[in-house]
Amino acid sequence: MEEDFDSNIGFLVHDVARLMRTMYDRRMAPLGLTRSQWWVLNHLYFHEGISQTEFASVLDIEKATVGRLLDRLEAKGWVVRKSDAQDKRTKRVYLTKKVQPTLQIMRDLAAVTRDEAVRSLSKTERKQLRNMLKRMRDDLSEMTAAATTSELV
Amino acid sequence: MEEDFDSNIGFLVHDVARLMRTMYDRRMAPLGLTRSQWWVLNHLYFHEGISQTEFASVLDIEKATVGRLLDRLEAKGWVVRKSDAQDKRTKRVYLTKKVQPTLQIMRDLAAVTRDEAVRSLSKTERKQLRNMLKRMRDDLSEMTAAATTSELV
DNA sequence: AAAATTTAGTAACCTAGGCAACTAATAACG
DNA sequence: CGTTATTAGTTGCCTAGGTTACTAAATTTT
Repeated sequence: MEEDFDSNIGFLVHDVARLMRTMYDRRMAPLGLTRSQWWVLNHLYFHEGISQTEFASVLDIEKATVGRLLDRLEAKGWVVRKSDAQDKRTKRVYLTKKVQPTLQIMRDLAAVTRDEAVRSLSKTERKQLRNMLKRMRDDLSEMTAAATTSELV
Repeated sequence: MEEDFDSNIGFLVHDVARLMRTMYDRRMAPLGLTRSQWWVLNHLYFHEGISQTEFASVLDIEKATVGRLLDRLEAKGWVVRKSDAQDKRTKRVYLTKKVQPTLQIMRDLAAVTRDEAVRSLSKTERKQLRNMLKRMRDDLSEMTAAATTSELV
C-alpha cells in the first residue's frame, strides 16, 4: 500500500499539477505572463478593488506571496495599487487598461492546456474528478486553517 | 464553462497539491525534511546508485533541480555523491546510514497527510481518482517531453 | 587520429510559495 | 483619553522549480 508510490495520490496530484503548470507556463511565456500571474489577473477581473489581504484569502495563499506577485505585475504596468481613503493601511488593487485585451487570449490558452490534460477522461469522469478534487480542497483548506492555531500530529 | 473557475480542474489540482504540500511540510519540518527531500530519499531507497540524470528522469524534474536538492541533502549528511569509475562525468547517489531510521517515520507522517486529504472519498472513489490522475500524468508527461522539440500552439 | 557533437552536471537568473519578524495604522479597552 | 491589541502590508530568509548558458568528459564522424 504505502509501497506503491506510483499510485500515491499525494504525489500523483503533485505531478499532475506540476506538469500542467509546465505546459501553461511554456505557452504563456511568449506573452510575458506566468500561470500564477494570469490567475491573479483573472480574479482581479471579477473582484476589482479588492484589498491585498482579501485577495490572499480568496487565492488561499500568504499575504507576502500576494504582495510579491503584485509587485511584479505592477512593475509590468498591468496592475495598480491605490491606498484606501478610509483605512490608510489597506491598498486596493485595480487592473490597468493595458492588460484587458490580453486576458481573453490567456483564457483561451489556459483552456487548451486544461483540455489536453483531461483529454483521456470521459465527460462523466471529468465531473467526478472535479467533485472529488473540490471536496479534497475544501477539507484541506479547513485543516490548514485550523492547524495554524493548534497541534499537527 | 471557462467562467466557472471554482470548478477549473487545472486550478483544483493546483490547489489540492499546494494544500497537501503545506500539510506535509508543516508536519515534516520538525524532522528537518521537506516533502520534496523526503520524496528524493524515498526514491533513492529503491534505486541506490542511480545517476543524477537518471534520477531527474525518474522524478520527472530538471537536472538542475535534482542537483540542488542533492546539494541540500548532502549538506545535511543524508546522501553522498560518488563519481562513476567508468564515466568521470556522472555522479552516483547513495543514502547514508544516518538517514535510514528516519525514513519510516517520514512514510508514516506522509500516510497520515494523504489519508486526511482523501478522508471524504470512498474506497471506490479513491481508486477512480488514482486511475484518472495516472492517465492525466502519463498524457501530460508525454506532451511535455514531446513539446521540447516542437511547437506548442 | 582530429574535429564535431552529444552528454552529465553545475551555475546564474527567474517565479512561486511558506514562515517569521517588522512597521504603521486602526480598533478595543480600561 | 491613553494604552494595548489587532490588522495590512512589506521585507528577509528559506525551499522548490524552470530555463539558459557553461565546462568537462565521452562519442561519433569524417
